[in-house]
Amino acid sequence: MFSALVVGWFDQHGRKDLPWQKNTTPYRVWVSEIMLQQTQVATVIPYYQRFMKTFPSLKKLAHADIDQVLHLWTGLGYYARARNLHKTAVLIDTQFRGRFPTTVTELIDLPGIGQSTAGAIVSLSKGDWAPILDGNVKRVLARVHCIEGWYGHRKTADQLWALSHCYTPKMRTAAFNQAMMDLGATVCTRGKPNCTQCPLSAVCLAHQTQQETQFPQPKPKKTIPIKSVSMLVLRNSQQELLLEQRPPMGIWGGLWSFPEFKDHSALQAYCQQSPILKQNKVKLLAKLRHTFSHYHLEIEAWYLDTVKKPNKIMEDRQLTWYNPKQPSTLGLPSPIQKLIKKTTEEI
DNA sequence: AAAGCGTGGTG
DNA sequence: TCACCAAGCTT
Repeated sequence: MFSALVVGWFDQHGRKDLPWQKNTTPYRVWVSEIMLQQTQVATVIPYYQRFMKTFPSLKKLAHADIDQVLHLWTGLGYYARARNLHKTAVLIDTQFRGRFPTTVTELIDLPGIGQSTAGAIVSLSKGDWAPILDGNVKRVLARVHCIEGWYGHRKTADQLWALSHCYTPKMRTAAFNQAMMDLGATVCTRGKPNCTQCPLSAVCLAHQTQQETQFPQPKPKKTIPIKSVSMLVLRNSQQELLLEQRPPMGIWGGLWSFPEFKDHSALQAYCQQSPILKQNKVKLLAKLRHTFSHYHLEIEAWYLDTVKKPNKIMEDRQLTWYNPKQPSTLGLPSPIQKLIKKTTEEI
């Protein structure tokens, strides 16, 4: 009954023309599911198109340079997704002889693939039975059954998984899963759910009691801290900018950024002790605030012209000259990309 | 369990 | 301007 309502709605109103809904190979579905983690469809589409054009097959991705993968991920965020995608491609290419695993059990052992992503890959690409539980499905199910609590809590998540497990039909699993996500994204939205268009309104407990927006219960809110950093924008006579590769772990892992100091005086001290930098004074290029999910970052960017490349700034960090006119294929954090643009326009 | 991990859109 | 949050996974 439940699934018939959902699948019936899908046949009439579901989305069937998204880029990853054509030629639904496990590889293509996998890439789309990773990009779609915590990221909306409209944001993903251009990234997905570029990615598939560059890496049309798992083999191509496995043989690619990680810098090129991160380059195509620039601006999309959660860069561990890109690193895991590449790592997994290499793993499948070498350990699985290029055969993409097609069971949930095998898939969840791979880096970056959890229960829901594994279920999506299996159902959407093979049509096999597997439940999913992404943000959309959580919202729909939490409303239909008035599930209390935030789904970051184990108990709440377990209840929702149990519901997804029960409702997911053996037949037309792919249509059902896709429909549940579409429903959450287009009808059962967070702020103003469009219950008149919903195939589940007759069986939805939240709707019957007019408590649609009471569910799901929001994440307990916390005030996030403010951190600050000073960045050194060094430019050589060919208008190239000095970038430093960030360590693999932590924020912006593996991406290229300007050399960082804890504040302006630490940056100043570095320049003073450097024979090739000490004659000139740094000038303020920009102050900007960048917000992550877990903290605000106040960035001061100071620029300086130099004739020579400093041999090192931080221990074990690669340095490279970046030419904005002929950009290299490497990953850049979003605010760094903005700062680079600013240098080409203003200095 | 709770925190780390991005970014752009929205009201 | 700012809080909130969207197709989660890892530690």
